[in-house]
Amino acid sequence: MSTLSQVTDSDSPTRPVRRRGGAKRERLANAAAEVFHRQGVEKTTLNDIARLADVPVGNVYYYFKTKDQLVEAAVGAHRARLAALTERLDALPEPADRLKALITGWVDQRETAARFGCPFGTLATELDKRDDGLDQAAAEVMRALIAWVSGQFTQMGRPDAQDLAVELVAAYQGMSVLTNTLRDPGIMAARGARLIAWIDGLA
Amino acid sequence: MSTLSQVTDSDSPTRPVRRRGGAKRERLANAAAEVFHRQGVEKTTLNDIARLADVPVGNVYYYFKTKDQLVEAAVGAHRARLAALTERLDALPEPADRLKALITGWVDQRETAARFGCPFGTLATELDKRDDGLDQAAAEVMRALIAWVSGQFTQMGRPDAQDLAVELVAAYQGMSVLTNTLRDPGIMAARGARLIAWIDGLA
Amino acid sequence: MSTLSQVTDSDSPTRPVRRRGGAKRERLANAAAEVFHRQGVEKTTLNDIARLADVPVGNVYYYFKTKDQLVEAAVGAHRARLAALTERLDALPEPADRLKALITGWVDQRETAARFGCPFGTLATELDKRDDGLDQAAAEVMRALIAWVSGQFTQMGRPDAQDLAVELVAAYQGMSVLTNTLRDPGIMAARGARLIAWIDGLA
Amino acid sequence: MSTLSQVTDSDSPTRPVRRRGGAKRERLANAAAEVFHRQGVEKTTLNDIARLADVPVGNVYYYFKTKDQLVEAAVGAHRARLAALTERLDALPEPADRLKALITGWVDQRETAARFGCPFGTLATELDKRDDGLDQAAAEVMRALIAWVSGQFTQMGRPDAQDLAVELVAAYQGMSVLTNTLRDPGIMAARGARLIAWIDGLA
DNA sequence: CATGAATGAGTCTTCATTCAT
DNA sequence: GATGAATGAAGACTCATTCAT
Repeated sequence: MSTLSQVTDSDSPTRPVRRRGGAKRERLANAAAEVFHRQGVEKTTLNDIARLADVPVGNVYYYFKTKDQLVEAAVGAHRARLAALTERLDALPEPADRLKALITGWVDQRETAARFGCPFGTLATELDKRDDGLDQAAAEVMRALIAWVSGQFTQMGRPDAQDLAVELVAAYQGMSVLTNTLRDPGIMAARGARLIAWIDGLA
Repeated sequence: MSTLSQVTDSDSPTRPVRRRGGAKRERLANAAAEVFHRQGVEKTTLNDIARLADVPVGNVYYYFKTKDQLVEAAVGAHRARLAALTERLDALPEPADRLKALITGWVDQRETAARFGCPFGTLATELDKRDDGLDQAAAEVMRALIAWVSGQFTQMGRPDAQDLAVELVAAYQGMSVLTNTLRDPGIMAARGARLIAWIDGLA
Repeated sequence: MSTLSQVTDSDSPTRPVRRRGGAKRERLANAAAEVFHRQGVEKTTLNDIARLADVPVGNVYYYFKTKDQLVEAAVGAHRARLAALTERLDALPEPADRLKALITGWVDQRETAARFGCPFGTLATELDKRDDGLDQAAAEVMRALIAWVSGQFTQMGRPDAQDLAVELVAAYQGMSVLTNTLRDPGIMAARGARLIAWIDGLA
Repeated sequence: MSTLSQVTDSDSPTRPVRRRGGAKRERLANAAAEVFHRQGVEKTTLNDIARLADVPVGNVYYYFKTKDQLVEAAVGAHRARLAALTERLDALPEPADRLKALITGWVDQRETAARFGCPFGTLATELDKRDDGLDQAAAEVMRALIAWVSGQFTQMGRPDAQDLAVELVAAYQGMSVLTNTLRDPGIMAARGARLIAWIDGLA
């Protein structure tokens, strides 16, 4: 997920006043999500994030009291991206097409996945080693994805929608792990094709 | 993988002199693998490992010059466990049974997977964020697993053995991620059952 | 060299805002140079330097990322002192007098030399055991000194100015080593007198 | 000094019993002197010395209770080399020739001096930063050299023999420092030639 | 005497976090 | 609100020294 992240940097220059704070906060959250994806949470320093967001380090603390809050914000960024993505997909008339577009989006990101894995899955995996609430936040996002997928299957008339949704998402996470570990985007391409065929078979 | 790790600590008490060095080294490698699984590599202190292995910190460096070497050793421990596991499974007469036993082993570890994910998959995921050779070491182990699975499918007469193997392993990694993130061992149980049925369908 | 180091700590109290950063950085560099002189680079702890500069250890790294950078800065401090010294000497009308003043300055520091050797020579000697670039930095300063001395001889009309310069500097380094090893400032006094007579003979 | 170190490894195989300890002890002392020359005392590990002397680390402590004792032994090795050297030079009939041979020996080692400085001078310089007795031991060796040189000048009928001796040794130390710092063996060649001419002028 | 292994104190270095302007 | 600088608590790593065989 978090693919199709053509999240246009929506700072429309026309928007007049609105405290810049919001923009900076968001910039930091997005920077965090990105660096976490590339380096992992633990390896990432506040400086890394600040630099990417082009915000002086000392200033970060005006927006986030702790590093954990930045992690939370990064998870939030993923949630937002997922919401934006599903909203876009919902525009398609057929639920099967929506799922296939979802998968296609993932496959399109296979080069990134080969290098750094699924942007959200690897984050969730890292957070799962902890027992603060952060893992719960990640779980929520994962559940949201499954729920949306499940909704599509329901619309397709499948009574076992929830099961199928878990299967689909698990398949994506699994191919991401292998693609990443073996550094082979071909795996994601091949597995993605199978998944699409599988959807077609169900429709 | 790395499940079914009933690797009996084979220090037969009869073995008389034999320098203890090897044993300690192995103890450290296993301790490292275990703590890495629970806490992740980055969060893990040399002290954590030393404590679990019951070795004074300073002494760790007699066996491993750097933390990275401990990571390498942990990967090696996973490789060794996998080898031990497949060797045991090879004792079964039918390749399909071997695969089903493999899956069953995974499912048996579902509680652990729910808490900490796949012991090897999460390690590989974390190492993939780096670009030293460590990620390659992890890739090797993953390939070894796929190769063994593929071998079983070949013996079952499947010409698409390699594809099926990737599918099986990806499925395992995927269900591990979801089981872990959602903290729900039920997912692994359900998905495992499906996988077994799938094997049966192929045979 | 590095004698006549009456480098007045030029923090004119009138200077109003100006970021203190530069001052602290310089304080650290000077502290490093001094402690290196007394204890040698290897025996010197970052704590030693920090304590002398009255800076908390952790803060040292805000200015210098590694201990090596502090060594570099110390060499830089020597370069600066040398520059300040020669600039002062250049005020004298006669080149021969400049050289004699240089020597006199060295002799004035003979007690220190007896205890710790030449502040810069011993540093260069220690750095020469390494093969990172630090030894080159030291070489530069040594060359600068020789060049300045050579310039004086040239002004005195000596065609063999460079040779004489090497002779003079080597003589200083040699007497420093003996003065230091034998813990006898008298050596430097006696040898210095000879050098001055030698200069007079050349003029 | 310490040049002309053709100290034949005098383990005449005919020497019958004599505990081997002596040989090992000497090997360690020589190894220490050599590594100290290359790396400096502080940078040198007991392991470095043990490895070069081909003695297991643990065994070093049978011969030397502390690292400092090894330093002492290294100084002793220098003293012994100096004694061997002067004994050999004493075979020459003319004192002036002895001094010239001494200088020639130094010049012959100029490549080493360019890389690591005078084997003994740099050691003395490093030890001078300490205030345990080690610096005194080094001073003794330096004094022995000066005394021998002074003796030659006395035999040449010079009443200022001691002064000349200090001048000669200081000149050697000085050219060593410059040769080393500037990494230029040519300096030692040129300065050595001058020294020899100086001796000739005195004779 | 020999030797691999053990020990623990100490050093450099990193960083999240806070503070003073 | 913004920002460079400050701080201190770790953590990785080294090594002289000691011990058990």
